[in-house]
Amino acid sequence: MILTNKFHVEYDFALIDRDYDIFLVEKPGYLDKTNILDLATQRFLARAVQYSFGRKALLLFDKNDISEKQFREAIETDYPDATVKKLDILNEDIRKQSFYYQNRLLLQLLVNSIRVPRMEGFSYNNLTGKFFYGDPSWRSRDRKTKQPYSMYFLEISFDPGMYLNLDVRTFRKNKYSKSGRFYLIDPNTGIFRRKLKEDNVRQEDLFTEASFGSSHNTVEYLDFGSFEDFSKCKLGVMEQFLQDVKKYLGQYVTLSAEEREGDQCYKESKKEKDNLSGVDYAVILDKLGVNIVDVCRTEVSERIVSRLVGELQRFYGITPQLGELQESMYNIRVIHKQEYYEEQQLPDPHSDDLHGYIVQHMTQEEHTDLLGAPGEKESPVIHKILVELILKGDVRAGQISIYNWEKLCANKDWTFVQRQRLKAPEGGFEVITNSAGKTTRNRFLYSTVNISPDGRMNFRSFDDTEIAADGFEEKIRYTFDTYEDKQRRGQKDVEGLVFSDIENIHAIIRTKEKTMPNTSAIWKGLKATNVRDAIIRDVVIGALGAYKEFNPADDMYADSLAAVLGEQQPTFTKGELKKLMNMRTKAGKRFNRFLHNEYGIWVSPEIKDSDFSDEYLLENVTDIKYFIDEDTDGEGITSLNYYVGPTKASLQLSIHNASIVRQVQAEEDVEFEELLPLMAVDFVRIGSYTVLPFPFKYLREWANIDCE
DNA sequence: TCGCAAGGTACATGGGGACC
DNA sequence: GGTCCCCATGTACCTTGCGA
Repeated sequence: MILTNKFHVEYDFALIDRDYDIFLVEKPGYLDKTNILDLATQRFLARAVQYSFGRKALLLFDKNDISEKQFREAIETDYPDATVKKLDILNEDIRKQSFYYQNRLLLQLLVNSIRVPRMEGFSYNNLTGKFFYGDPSWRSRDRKTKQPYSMYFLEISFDPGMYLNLDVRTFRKNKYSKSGRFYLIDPNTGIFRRKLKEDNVRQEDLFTEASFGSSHNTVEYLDFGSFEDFSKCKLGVMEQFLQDVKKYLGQYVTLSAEEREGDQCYKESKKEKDNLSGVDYAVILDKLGVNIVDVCRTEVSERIVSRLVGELQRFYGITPQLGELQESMYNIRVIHKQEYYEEQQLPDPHSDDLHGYIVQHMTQEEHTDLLGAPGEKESPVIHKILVELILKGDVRAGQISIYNWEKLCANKDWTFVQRQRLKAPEGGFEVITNSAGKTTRNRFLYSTVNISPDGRMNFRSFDDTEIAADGFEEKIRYTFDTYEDKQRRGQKDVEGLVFSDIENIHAIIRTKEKTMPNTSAIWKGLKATNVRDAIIRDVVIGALGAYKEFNPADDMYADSLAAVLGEQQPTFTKGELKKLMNMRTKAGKRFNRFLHNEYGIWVSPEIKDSDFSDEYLLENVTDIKYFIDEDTDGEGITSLNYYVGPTKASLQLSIHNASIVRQVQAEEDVEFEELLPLMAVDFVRIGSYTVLPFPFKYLREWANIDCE
């Protein structure tokens, strides 16, 4: 079962109507420009405001807390052109009109009303119709005045299609701008809110939505190192949020995450893997030989070169040659970064015509980590450079060598297509009607590669600034345009086309869907095993005695642990106990489970342990998995959906980014399963799988080298 | 070194107010 | 009432962080 951020909602409209009044505010012009929305919450004690943009907003009041008449009068005095209408939410037509698909805006309105007592350290904020969560540690304060000068929040929103998203929003003190939207920390309540007209605050004390310089604030997607870490990552905040929805809105709405059934894991045996991608890079590189060109000839570049030589010899058994560019070799060229040549006003080697050469550049400025001698393990950077060389050589030779394509058992040709937007001339391209019948100003450069069963690659490129040269071009352009057009409503992008039969072209589509583990199980597990919780020594020692009887095979473990514990203080923390128990050993795990089951003392949640994979569903964010959706977007189309996450083996205690679900649609039957092995390769992204079949990597290289 | 997701922002778009 | 210009907006594009 794969959980995703697509949610299903059930409403009890009668109960909502019993307890709340919902108003629709309309005003010509942008509501956001006025203070109407903020007045509602500040002066009239509205429970919540829901606003995205434009001229309409929704307001939530406690039932009969304020009569429709009273509220309307108050608003209309300030804004004569505004209208305030009470909505009859028991009327389905009105709901459809006001709340859209699945009553999304009603849900968001209710959500926006959630407030949590501030002492719980967890703070939600309904900021001009949007819903924010802020953690105290996400504020930077001035050292002297202790006043915040920059902070960020997670905006929690249900996007069209009911995808729950948590996005970082950064605010900072406004230093320069005089126009825009301004915010302040209310001096009385401490709440971060929009500036009202009557607020008399100096310009430089206000906040705007922007960051300092070009830095980005980020929040980890998943961090299960400890309960504290988890409660600060996106999925932890989401889990807390879902619990709060249950607690505060449980009688009105029920939320449940989409459960994608029939999930299949793409797994290849080690033998298959060796067969396909276990290619020896050194053997390939040795065929032409590696040549290092030092263009900089500085002290730094010389050290980088000697590191390269040492590393190549040590880990790959290759002795590179040093000298000038060689047409028949793999060249690594050490140069300065682009800015250097601009500043010095020197000709930039980046723009040298290297047609016919296999060259990989590296800049001395960006490789200060390669100044020392080779380490214990090979440098990922150098590894990547060698892989890039092989790929570039393959493109030039028109033959795949880094992968045993023949052993893929492909008895047919496959074609891969990508397209990039062409840079428009001054004034832009003129408006035309594309082959999907839509008007557009865009023009694209298409690159295609046809791979025959023996791994020969035939590249081709064309653009759509002119009439298609043949039926092939015409069909490709038409298919790309129509797929793209079809996905626009769902805000999905077409990333590429694949086909073995031009009558059955497949599109790979990036969706808004992201996979999740079972966050509530992780929350429970981490909370119950908080490393700071205190434990009484003698209870554990007693338990060890019982454990010896329960499982005599582990008596060595039990005895030595009891001896170590005997030297501890009478009480210590779960964190300390966990270290002593040594959770890497099987005996440690067995004792952990015994303590949990028999004594109700839970020391380690064992989130990564495969025995608990059904509980935590951590595998929903790792490796390659796919499922078939027979009714895609409710349109009766069958699609194959897959995602690629970090490999389970490489998983540490956190994952920075979500895994995005990609969807494969075809004109006829979907035959994409055969291509899944093309993503289980680690040469596109060192140490992890690639998100698109790897021939797209060749296409990118081809587009960079030969298409310019 | 690059791929990938996601944070941040420039800019085309179109409504509304100012001005005639 | 027509025209021009301003400005808020969402989106498309660009940049950063991170990992190996």
